[in-house]
Amino acid sequence: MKKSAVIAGLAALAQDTRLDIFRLLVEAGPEGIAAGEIGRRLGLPSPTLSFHLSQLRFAGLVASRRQSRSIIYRANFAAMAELVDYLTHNCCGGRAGLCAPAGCAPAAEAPRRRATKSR
Amino acid sequence: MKKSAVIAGLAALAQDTRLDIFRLLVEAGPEGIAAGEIGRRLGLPSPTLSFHLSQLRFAGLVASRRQSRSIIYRANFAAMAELVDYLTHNCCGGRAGLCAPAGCAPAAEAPRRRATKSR
DNA sequence: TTCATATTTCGATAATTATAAAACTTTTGT
DNA sequence: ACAAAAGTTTTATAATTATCGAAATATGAA
Repeated sequence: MKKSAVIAGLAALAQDTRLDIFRLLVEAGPEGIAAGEIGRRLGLPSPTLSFHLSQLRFAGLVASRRQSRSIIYRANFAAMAELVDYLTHNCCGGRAGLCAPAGCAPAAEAPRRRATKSR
Repeated sequence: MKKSAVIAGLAALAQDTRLDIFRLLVEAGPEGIAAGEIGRRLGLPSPTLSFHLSQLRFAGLVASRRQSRSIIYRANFAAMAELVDYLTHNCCGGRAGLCAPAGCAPAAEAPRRRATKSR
């Protein structure tokens, strides 16, 4: 994965509204949801929504298709996987154990606790 | 992990120079490196470097300690792990397999709690 | 104390990003 | 053809972010 793509992906998700949009799309699954429905659920004016959707699409994190009058957006799970993969491999010092998601056995264990118990 | 912390972390890494800095620190390991050495290796003017380091620290992705005249920065691997964990669980639709890094067996699905179903 | 080194803070400027009203495009129903 | 519905584009504005020279701060050495 190219570094510029990583940065585009991170930047796309590093924003309140867009993270909400993306999580909604993730929850919606591969089917996706219409732009209007997203706007309705998150209470966004259409130009604002459109702006954020185009940012997410530019980053390659979502795809869209027209269906009648609506435009259906869906999360690009593969792209998201690549992003997580990049972070895991490039930002965790090869210490897979430290950054591996729970439920994933990277030989050496990292007992997942709710972090920051320390005062 | 709080959503605001996630956004801060993503935003911190979503920038060329900062991603370079962070990767350098990851490579350097828990020992860390002095600010000056980072600037030297990446060819950055000190105020620019200082600005980015403070962004990374604000996001909780790096920590620093003074050692004589130098200030040593190190990556916060635990914070990075939390970030990756959040992305894996909240942005991959629970499809651990889809986002799990290669070489990592998704076999045992972790009992996901705190999934925040709504919104 | 004075000097040199390592870094941060201040300040000014340029660049980018987020927001949303108004206008436009596409599609469908009548 | 006309109107309504669903989205996008245009445009303007406000807010945030990135960059660095100059000045300030802390530490160790002479």
